[in-house]
Amino acid sequence: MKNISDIAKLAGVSKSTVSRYLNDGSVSKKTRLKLSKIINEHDYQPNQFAQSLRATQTHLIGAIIPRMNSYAVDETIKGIVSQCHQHHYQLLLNYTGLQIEAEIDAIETLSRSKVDAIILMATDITESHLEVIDKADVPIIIVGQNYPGLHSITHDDYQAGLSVGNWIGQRQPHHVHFFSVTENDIAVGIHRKNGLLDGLASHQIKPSIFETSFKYENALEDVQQYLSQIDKVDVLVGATDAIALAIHKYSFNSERNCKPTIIHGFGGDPMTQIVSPSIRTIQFNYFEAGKRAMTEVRQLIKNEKTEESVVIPVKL
Amino acid sequence: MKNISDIAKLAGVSKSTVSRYLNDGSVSKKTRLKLSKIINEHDYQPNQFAQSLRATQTHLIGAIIPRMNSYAVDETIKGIVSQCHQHHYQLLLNYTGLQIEAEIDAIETLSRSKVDAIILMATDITESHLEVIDKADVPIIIVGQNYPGLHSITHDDYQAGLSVGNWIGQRQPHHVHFFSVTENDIAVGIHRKNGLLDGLASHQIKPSIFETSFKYENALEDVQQYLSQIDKVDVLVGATDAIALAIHKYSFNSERNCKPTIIHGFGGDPMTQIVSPSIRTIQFNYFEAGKRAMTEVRQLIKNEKTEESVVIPVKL
DNA sequence: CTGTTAGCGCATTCAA
DNA sequence: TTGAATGCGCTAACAG
Repeated sequence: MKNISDIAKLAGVSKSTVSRYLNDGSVSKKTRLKLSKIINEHDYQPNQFAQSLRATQTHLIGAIIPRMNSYAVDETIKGIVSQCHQHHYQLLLNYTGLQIEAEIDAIETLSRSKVDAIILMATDITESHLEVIDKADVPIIIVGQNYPGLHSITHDDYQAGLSVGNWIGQRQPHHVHFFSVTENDIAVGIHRKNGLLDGLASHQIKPSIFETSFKYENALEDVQQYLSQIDKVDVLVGATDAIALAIHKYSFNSERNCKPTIIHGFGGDPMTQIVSPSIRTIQFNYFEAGKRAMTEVRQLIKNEKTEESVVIPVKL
Repeated sequence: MKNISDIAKLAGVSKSTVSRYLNDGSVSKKTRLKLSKIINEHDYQPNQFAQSLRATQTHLIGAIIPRMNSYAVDETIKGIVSQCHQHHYQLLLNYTGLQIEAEIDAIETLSRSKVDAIILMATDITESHLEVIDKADVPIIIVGQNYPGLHSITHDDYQAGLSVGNWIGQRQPHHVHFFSVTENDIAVGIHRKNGLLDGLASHQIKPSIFETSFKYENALEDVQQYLSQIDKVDVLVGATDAIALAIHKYSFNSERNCKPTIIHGFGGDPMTQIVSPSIRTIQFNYFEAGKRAMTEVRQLIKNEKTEESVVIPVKL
């Protein structure tokens, strides 16, 4: 692989001229043309490591994702990527497979890799998270959860819940059951639930609530166990689309004859439209959240102050 | 951030001793203890860029993925990640959103980033691919497709097709329809199809074949148009699980009364089990393919010769 | 507009 | 076992 000196020699100029040509551009037309030609001929590419070694910026953004085959993650990353392209950042993806420890590791590794910033799509912020985040002297932004003292992008879960609650309430159902998740997850387990309850309450409806898991398989078991004891259902709501899909699976099982008129989820996962009958869901602006994460990140890199917590409105 | 000289000074030794401590280890016990302590105290981490600048290896593997919310991609990446961890490689993921041009770009960017190797999960190898691959002096391995002259990991699509064909044949169905894809995709469009046809043929069954798209939305339209003209269906086969899901969606639409007894897909996507009635599918060893890709890659990096084309057997 | 020089942080000679 | 010196490829002062 050729380096800058080779090009300089070939062009009969000094390294600095080549460097200047590559960066500022304060170079005479003649040499510019000459260099342009030579660089193309040899398709020379400056060595990123040498560049990064000198510069403080690496133009690398690290993103930590808990899983991959998820509509939410996919859309968010798309949003991030779109901005990366535009601003010439490279995205360094780090996949954790939903394991907390891997998340911590990833933060360390990425900050060692001198990424300019880290975008963390976390499910849950633990003590260990805070420790590493504190140590790593890299701007970090959390997407999907917020935490006092950390920069974050979240969706308006309360609003989403409220909207769904109202929509359901208007239909005057008698038997509403809500499958929620742990309150450890502030966004989903608390805000979303509260929104839903308030929405329903404004129509004098009080659903029964049952707590289950984020994981489809576990949710399926729970739903099965719970619903087998219930004989009247009008509306079944899952706190996430995955849970709604589990509800659907059990409800439209051939053995089961008490079927709900409506199943509702949260998230806008296309899968809700693939099953029959389809599941009603509410769209979050994942793509927008990804884009916004990048603009925040760029602010942070430039050391400009930004709002600590950004809330993305839901699609209504 | 501290650097190697800082540590050296603090320990009262020279930089080279610190470096040696970090690498070989030919250091006296005394200084080793001293260094160990100091390095921990200041949680010093050697600068990766400086290391990479000197070394030829960067311990970076680039992976190019066409999309994210896909079971196949997810599982394959899991396999890759598992090996990366074990051998201390960092994975640099590059997401292309199914766009050929982005794929080409990614290859260039990654080779500029001096990754030690590239794993490409391609859908289709075009002329442009070959050009960049040729130029980039980085070992590249293709997962999911093979191409003469390129290293690749593929699944045994013919075997999968054959197995499915036999399974279906044993049930002696009368009306079998197969929704295939373009023959540009050698693996799916040709091998998988041929396997299926041969398997069915051994039971004297000749299905009608219709070519559709990989994309769910397009497949749904095609399926709709095609099936609306057909009044007898026993078994409907999609060349991929996504296509099978489209078939399912249309077939179990309430308006439709001619329903198939079996829908069959390829890939083992969990979604096939979530819909009701569930879709039969066949598992590919995606995880294994990912792992294998890494072992091949490591061979290539070491410049050891490997088989050009590795075929992963399907799960039967 | 251009060249010389120095240094980013590290690993590796070569002597001691 | 240790230290001094050198260079990986690049950019930024500085001087011309």
